[in-house]
Amino acid sequence: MDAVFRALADKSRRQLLDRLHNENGRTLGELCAGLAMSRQAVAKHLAILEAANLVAVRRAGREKLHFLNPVPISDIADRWIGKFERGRLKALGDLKRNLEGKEP
Amino acid sequence: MDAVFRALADKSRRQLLDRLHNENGRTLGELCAGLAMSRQAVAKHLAILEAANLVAVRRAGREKLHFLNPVPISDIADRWIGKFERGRLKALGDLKRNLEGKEP
DNA sequence: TTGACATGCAACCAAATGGTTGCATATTGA
DNA sequence: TCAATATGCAACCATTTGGTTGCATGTCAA
Repeated sequence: MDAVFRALADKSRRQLLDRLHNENGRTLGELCAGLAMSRQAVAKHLAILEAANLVAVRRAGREKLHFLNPVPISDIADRWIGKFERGRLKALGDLKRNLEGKEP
Repeated sequence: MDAVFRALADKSRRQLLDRLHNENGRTLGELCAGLAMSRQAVAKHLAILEAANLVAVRRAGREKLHFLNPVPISDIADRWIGKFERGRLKALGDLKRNLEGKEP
C-alpha cells in the first residue's frame, strides 16, 4: 500500500500509467518515445511501478511488454479513499462551521 | 493535484489525516502526542498537507486547529481513479490474457 | 555469424525530502 | 507583569530520489 502511494507520487509515473491505460502492452522503447527522459530513467520508473504491482510484465523475445494492473488503484479507492468519501458531506459541513469559528 | 499525490505519499502524513478523520479540529500539540517525531517535524507535515489543501486551519488564540478537507481526495477518486476503475474488469481480463501470452 | 536492436546493470550526481536542534514570537493565566 | 504554553522560523544534516552516462547481455534477422 505504501509502495503504491509512493509510486503514484511522481508525475512521470502517473503519465506512464496514463499511457498504459490508453494503449496497454507497450514495450520499454515505445514508452520512452517522446518523453524528455533517458531510456534508463523510464526503466527505473517502470521498475518502481512494477514493484508496487501497478504494472505487470511479460517478456516476448527481446522485448518486455508492460501492462497496467488496476487492482492496487482500486484498493486505494476501496480501503482508503472510501473512508473519507463516506464522511465527505458531513466533514465538509463541519469544516465550514469550524472555519467560521463556531462549534458544531 | 500533484501536490495532493505527493502529500499522500508519506505514511506519517496519511496517519495524520487518519487522526483528523477520527477527531477533527486538533491542535498541533495534540497531533504530536505519541508520534515518535518532534513537534517541528509534525508541523512540517501539516504544512505540506495544508499546501495540498488536504487540511484547513483556524487560529484560536495561541492554538492552531487543523481540519480535514476531504475534497482533494474526492477529486482523486473522481478524476483519476475513476478513469482506471471504469475499465477495471476489462483491463483485468486483458492483463490475464496478455500475461498468458495470447493476444486479446 | 554478425551487426543491429531491446533491455539490464552499476556507478555516479544534484536536488528534494524528512528529520533534527536552537531560538524567536505570541498568547494565556496566576 | 511574568512565567508557562503553543506555535513559527531557520539552519543544518543524512538519506532518498530522479536523473545521467557507460558498458554488458540477450535476441532477431540478413
